[in-house]
Amino acid sequence: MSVQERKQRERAGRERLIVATARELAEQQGWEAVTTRRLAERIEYSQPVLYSHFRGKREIIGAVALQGAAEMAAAVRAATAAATGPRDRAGALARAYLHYAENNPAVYDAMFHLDGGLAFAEEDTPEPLKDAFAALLESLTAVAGAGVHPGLFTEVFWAALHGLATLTRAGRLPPAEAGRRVDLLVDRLAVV
Amino acid sequence: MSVQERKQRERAGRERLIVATARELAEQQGWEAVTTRRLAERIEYSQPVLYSHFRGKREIIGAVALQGAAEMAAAVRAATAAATGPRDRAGALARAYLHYAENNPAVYDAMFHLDGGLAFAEEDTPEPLKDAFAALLESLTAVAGAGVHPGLFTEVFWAALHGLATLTRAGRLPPAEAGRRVDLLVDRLAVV
DNA sequence: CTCTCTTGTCTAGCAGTGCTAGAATCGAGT
DNA sequence: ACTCGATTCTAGCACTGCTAGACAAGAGAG
Repeated sequence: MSVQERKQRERAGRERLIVATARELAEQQGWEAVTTRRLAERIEYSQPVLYSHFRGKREIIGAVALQGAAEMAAAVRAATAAATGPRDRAGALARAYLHYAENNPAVYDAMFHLDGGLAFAEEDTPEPLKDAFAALLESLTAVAGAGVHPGLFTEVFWAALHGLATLTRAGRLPPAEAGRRVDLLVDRLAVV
Repeated sequence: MSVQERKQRERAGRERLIVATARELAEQQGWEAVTTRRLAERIEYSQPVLYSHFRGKREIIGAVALQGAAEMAAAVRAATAAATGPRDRAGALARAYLHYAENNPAVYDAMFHLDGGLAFAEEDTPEPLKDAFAALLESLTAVAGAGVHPGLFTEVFWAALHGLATLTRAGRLPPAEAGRRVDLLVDRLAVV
């Protein structure tokens, strides 16, 4: 019995290693450098073992995305907890979101730009994704404004943050004024 | 002399054909289906011909992106011209933008998600891109609000639209409420 | 009208990708 | 110590973007 348990533990450990290595490699050299061969070499196994853990590269990206969603939710919650007043909380949330996106570009890409084969806004949406949205919702409901559905407001707020994160990182927006953009956004969107 | 001119004309025509075919193929089956072989087959030439017009696949994507930027600028200008009052213009702009993104997903991807090798927000930004931003700026300056730099406001507004377009298309936001999201966004961002 | 020589195009191939069938090896249980 | 099932690897497929070098077409000279 304990032999099987040990094997299972080792398997789980190796799975974590794969995800962590993929993430690390992507963060260092970009996702285009994350090939099955390179990944296999880094974890010191042959390529086929990757496929005994994941259906394919998509699923590995998806695993990184889920990890990122959980981290981001935690980061957002930590930032908002330290803020006082609903408006401050919205500002802290926005900054935390953009901060995470900026400091983990590969993970952010896994979540939103690449195809990780994850379902969204549907029944079978993975828990970490739902929870990340919930983390936004918690702090934004208070500033949605009267008569505005909090979920809808959160979606709009999130989309705006996502747009800023994406365009800034892609070099579409000059990074210099990033702070003032967030301020303006929060100032306009968040109602008393 | 006229022989060279004819050849140049034919070359230019074929270049347009390549871009149009790439766009068509991407719109029909997604960009992952746009391979150099398939593209070459569709234009009834061999692959190397593509490389006598473009440096590589990136540049072809870039050409589609530029085309899209010009079209989008035109669409936005047409929509805002028909609107009365600054606020209405902002709303019309937002709807036109999202409408274009929704109806030309592959072109939108070429502009923002894929690497077309285009420079942004820099000295050597291609003219169509600058002009597309200018088209937004023209109609949004009036609703930026007192003391707010119009360029900065346009960037924020644009980012929000981009976020909505991207997340909606990626299935991250339920498409049903799309209209209400735009209304909310414009309502909050655009100041009298 | 023929020949040459540039220009343009194609065939064939490289190195890389994600993924997999079947051989080889390891190690747990008898 | 040995067997036999589970695990891992080697080798290979079909595809990708891209390119060197063979080939053909057609303009200009005689």
